[in-house]
Amino acid sequence: MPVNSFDNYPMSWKPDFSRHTGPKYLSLVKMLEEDIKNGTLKAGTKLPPQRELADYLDINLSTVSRAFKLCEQKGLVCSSVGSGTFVSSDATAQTLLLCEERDRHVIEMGAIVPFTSCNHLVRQYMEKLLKRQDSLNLLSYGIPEGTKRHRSAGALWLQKSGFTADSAQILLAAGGQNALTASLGACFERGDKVGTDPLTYPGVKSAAKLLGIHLIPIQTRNYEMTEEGIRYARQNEGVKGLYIIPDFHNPTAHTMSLETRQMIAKCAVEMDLPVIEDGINNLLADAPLPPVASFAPESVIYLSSLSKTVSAGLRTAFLHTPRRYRQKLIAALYAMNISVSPLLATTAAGLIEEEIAGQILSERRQKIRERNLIVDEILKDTQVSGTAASPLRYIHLPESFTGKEFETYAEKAGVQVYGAERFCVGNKPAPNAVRIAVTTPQSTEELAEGVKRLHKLLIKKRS
Amino acid sequence: MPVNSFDNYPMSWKPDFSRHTGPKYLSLVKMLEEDIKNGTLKAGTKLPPQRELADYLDINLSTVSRAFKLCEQKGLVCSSVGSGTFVSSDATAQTLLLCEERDRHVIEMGAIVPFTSCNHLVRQYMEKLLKRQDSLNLLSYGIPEGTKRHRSAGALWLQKSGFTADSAQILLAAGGQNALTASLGACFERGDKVGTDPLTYPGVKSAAKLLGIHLIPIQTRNYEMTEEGIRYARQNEGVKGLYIIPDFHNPTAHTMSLETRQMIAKCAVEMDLPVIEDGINNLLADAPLPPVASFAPESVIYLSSLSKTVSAGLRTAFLHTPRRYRQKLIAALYAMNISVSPLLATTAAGLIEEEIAGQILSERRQKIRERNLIVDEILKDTQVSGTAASPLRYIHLPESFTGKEFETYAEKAGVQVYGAERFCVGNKPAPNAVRIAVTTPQSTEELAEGVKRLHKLLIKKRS
DNA sequence: CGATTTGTACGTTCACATTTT
DNA sequence: AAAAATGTGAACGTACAAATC
Repeated sequence: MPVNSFDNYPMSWKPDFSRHTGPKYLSLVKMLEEDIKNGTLKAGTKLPPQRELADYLDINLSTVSRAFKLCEQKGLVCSSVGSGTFVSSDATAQTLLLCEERDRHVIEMGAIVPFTSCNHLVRQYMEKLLKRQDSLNLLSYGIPEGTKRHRSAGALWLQKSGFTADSAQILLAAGGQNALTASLGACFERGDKVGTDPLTYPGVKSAAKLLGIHLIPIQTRNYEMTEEGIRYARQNEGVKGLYIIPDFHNPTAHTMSLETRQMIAKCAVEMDLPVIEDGINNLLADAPLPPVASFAPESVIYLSSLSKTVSAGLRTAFLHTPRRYRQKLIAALYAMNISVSPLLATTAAGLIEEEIAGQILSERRQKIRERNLIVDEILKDTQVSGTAASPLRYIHLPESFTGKEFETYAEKAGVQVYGAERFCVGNKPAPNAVRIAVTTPQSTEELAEGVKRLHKLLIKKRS
Repeated sequence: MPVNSFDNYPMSWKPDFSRHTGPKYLSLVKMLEEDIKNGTLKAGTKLPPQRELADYLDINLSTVSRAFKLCEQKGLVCSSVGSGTFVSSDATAQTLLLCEERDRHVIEMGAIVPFTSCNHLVRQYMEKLLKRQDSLNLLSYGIPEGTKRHRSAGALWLQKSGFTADSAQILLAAGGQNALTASLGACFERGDKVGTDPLTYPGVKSAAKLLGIHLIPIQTRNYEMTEEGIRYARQNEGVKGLYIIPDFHNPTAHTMSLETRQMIAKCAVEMDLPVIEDGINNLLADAPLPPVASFAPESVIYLSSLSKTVSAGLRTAFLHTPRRYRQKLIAALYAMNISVSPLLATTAAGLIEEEIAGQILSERRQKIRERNLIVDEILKDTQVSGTAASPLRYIHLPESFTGKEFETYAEKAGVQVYGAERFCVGNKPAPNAVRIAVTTPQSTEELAEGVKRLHKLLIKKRS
């Protein structure tokens, strides 16, 4: 028994340890888990220091430590030396994003759904392809290595970004998410830490969760990772690699400067940090900046999905991989897929070779630009990040609004947006902001209507 | 320093501990890893008992224990109480299977490649589909939940197996492997143990490796898991679930009896063991036995890929999921894919609705049957498992031949087959056997030629 | 800057369960 | 059936490192 009575001690969590059987540390984990899930412990709550808890429960410090460690692995808490252990903000939040049923009355500006407008060109090409004699092979198995033709098309595609790639280093995946998950699986082990922006694409959160990889926010300045931040994370937090979205970053819509791209490439090489670069939006820029991968092709896995740029239905992504990760990447892609669809991959390749993909791309760019004009006009008195070429925009909210709150108000007004909380990594509170998808509404009218409703909410609150 | 000199002590492994810095247990892991990879320690070698090693290195028992534990997690070694710790057979073996480049001079009977013969029907249907006005949507995003139509088609498809399924419990995946990996990810956590047959589909090994799940062989009798085996594994080895292939099991070609199906269903329910049932070959049987899932639909995830039965290029699999795993499964599928191709899924649905899939299926069954007649004729004096409906056969080798050896000899004779070692789970030595794929050779002539060459090898050895 | 708070890491002890002999 | 061999797991104590005050 503890010498002192702790009944009056100010402790944020007082688990009842008496009735539990079995290993102490597991009981502790279980209680913590329950109390977080049933709401007794809210996100952000500071737990008692390990020593105090150990003292209170009359067990050894290391036993508490072990329990907390396990909880951290489960993503329930997050601790840092000096300041203590806190209940994770992610703990209760769902990682899913896109899978909500569409409500007809709501203008969808949350999920990013690419245009379908140019799909007739894709269809047309596919029909042509199917008519060919040898098309029956397109309905057989395919492999992540792709055929020579697929790989060359991939290289041609990356060339558009100013990245002269070796086609022998290209692989195919069944879409960007597939490529991302495989890349994480290939570069990292369970329990490894990977640095990301403090806000990032939720898909990487899902993938990391599935694979048991922890995401750590890297310090940023003006929405770009800093060299000190990367060095610090590497040395002090044991971060093993990075995930970055240099172009029209999700959700902040920021495009990374050339200097930072080179800095990250340099860091990757020097510190031997594998970097996964999500080039999903690269080609949406009018003059795409060169990928980080182009400065460090043997340290960076470059992902280029065609969903946003050509057609979501093609389910094809190209990966450019450092040679040392090639085998592992192939293994990971196999483990998730065995086969990519040769029909879709070949269609993608054909569209690229015949420059139809380029046409579609420019039409899409044009459309995005038109839509952003509308957004900028309506929100001209509001702080909105992202240029006219961006497929998504990031609205900074007044102090008094959290992203989540605004999301709720917007929903009541019939507009779906996503609050910054959905993109948050680690434990820091999310900024007051929401992301809007410019490409998702069915028409420019719908877009305008949606943005107007958002504007009204913003004005109302301000006054 | 140890009191005695161990220089003459019979120890199978004498790591040089002197020059290493840092944590002792990590040094040990590193040395073990190196010695296994560079061949100093061969697969199956018994390592010294933890106590002796500890004594020899003059460190604590638990330190060795911890190091060994870590190595086990990495799949390097495998230990069992009483008998000791052994170098894993998997340790150096590659988990990959299908990704080897095809050699033109070799008759491929290793990898299982489904027929392409009926693909014209698939193509025809797809062309029809693309001509429709609303086909542009087929090139947009799709979701794992599928549309109502996709799900109903899935239910109709499962009905063919005698499994009356609720379409609300059906999900879609981008192929069988995709479905399998997602299922493992949804049901289990990193470090969990899952029971399989002692020989099993290598794809499940890749997936498990990616997710950090350990596969444990379950005791079998006549190629079927026994109830005692399952109970034992559950209670004494902490096995959390099962993976089974009841129909034309890979690689043994065995089809599970009705009694065992019911037994497994009963076990699943009673012991609360999630079961992943791979129904990939179910419909290839002339009179398919009911899936285990039909006896325990709330405990079994049933996977039905169309690759083997309709067309590999469709990249579509249906999953029937217990309600309690539905959300997790959706999350896992999202994390790997975000989207299934609506074009391919809708084609699959259409083929099922219009019974074209059924036609293709019977034609494929017929073809397999014809091919097996050839195999049986040539190998009539050999012990070969599998019936005439089986897409793969399992050849029992003479005592003196290991599967691996035979594989090498066969390759020299210009035939690729897969030795039982490739399918092995855990540490027990693989039986002397090889698997041959009946469907893979381009023609019946090529098949006959391949089997004849194998026969010659078998005869030669016997005499 | 130095002291304090706080979490982290490693090695150790001991009790135990299972398998083999 | 008993004894020995062998791996497993929990809890502990100590030293340390980072963050905060």
